[in-house]
Amino acid sequence: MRPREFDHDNVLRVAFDQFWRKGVRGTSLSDIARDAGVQRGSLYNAFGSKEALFLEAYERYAGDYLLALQKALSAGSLRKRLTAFFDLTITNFRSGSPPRGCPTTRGLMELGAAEGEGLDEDARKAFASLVSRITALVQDALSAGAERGEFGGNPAAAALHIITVTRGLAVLERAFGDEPQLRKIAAHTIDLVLGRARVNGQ
Amino acid sequence: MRPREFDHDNVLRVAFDQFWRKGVRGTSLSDIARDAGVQRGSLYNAFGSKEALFLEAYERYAGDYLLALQKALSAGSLRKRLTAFFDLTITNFRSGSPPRGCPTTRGLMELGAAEGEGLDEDARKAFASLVSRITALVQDALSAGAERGEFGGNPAAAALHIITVTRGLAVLERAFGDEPQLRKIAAHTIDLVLGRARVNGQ
DNA sequence: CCACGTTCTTGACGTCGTGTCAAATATGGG
DNA sequence: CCCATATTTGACACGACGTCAAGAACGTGG
Repeated sequence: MRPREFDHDNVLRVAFDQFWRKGVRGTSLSDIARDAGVQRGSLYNAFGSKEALFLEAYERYAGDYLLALQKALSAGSLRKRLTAFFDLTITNFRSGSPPRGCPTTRGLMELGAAEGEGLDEDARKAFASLVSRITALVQDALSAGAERGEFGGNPAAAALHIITVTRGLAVLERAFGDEPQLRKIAAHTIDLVLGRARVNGQ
Repeated sequence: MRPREFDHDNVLRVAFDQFWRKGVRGTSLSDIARDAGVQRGSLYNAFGSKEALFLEAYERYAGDYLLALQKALSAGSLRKRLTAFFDLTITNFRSGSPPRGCPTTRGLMELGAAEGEGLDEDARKAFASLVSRITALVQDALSAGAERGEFGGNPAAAALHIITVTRGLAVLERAFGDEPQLRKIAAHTIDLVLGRARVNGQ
């Protein structure tokens, strides 16, 4: 058994950074190999393919991201928790310069293509799983809020609505990149869901 | 002046069909050239690059799509118009087998990349323009509804919210492909915007 | 302590896609 | 009728993906 000469974790970090900035199709294994100080062939040996490498790097990111969301969704009033949730979401895909967008949404639209050819399906499932898990987190927060009388609607439907809005924000971010507007939409959504939109005006 | 030997419009149709099914990066000019019965070099001569060809084909689609939306948004009560709007939206990206998704969202996430390198910027503007124009249409419908007492909120904010939801639906469609659920979210959004969500239960 | 198998590494290869170029070709205006 | 102009065509250079066989490094068992 010959031991690995490179740091598996470091490769994942370097790879995900590139994928996030340039997209999966826009990133070449040569780029990653160069930046990570690894031979291209070694990447194929260790991960199998570019998509598999992306998937592993993405799972790593998804775990961290989910933990951060969970934390944001567990402090203070329902309104505060939802605000923190949207804040973290928007801050995440406005990070970097230029902003790198939402990796989940970008990856999903790039790999969750219609003409499924093998590994794309695994990728689609990974994305779908993260989206589902986030939805569940939001739903829990709403359910807790319902018990405390902070929210009077259907938690499942509202959670689904909220996750839909976050995905929409990820798309609009690409189109306009106008962060204040994204935050306005988020605030409006919170108001709508909590039933105060028409009271607050704007 | 030697005349073109191919039908410019037909090439755009063939190209957009491929782009829609397989994405821009997933479609090769050889594919398009073969299907359209044109030499690859002629495409470069006529359009300049793959992205430019996509852009021209997309503009063509966008015009048609905008007209259809406009029509859907001009018949009956506000609720009926919004229902028709969402229906057209969802039907559009559930079309084809397998469903091809929303070309605007797919194209935007694919080409509206962060590391802008020239033509990507034009593409981003084209997508942003369509999104803006759709938002304006929805806003007009809401304003008209406000005058008739069908809607009591802020048309601009509500229109932005609605377009955000449609973009989110385009993303969720890729993740789950569960059309009934998409339609539920759409119905819920209409209820929310019209201020009936908590009355209707669900 | 050393040989051997197992795993990793390395570089070469085949294939495909993009974009460029020059030569060949077809047209219509002067 | 001829020539400027635009299009077509095939060849080319380049980069990326993925495969493969040969070489290198390790540790395990004799």
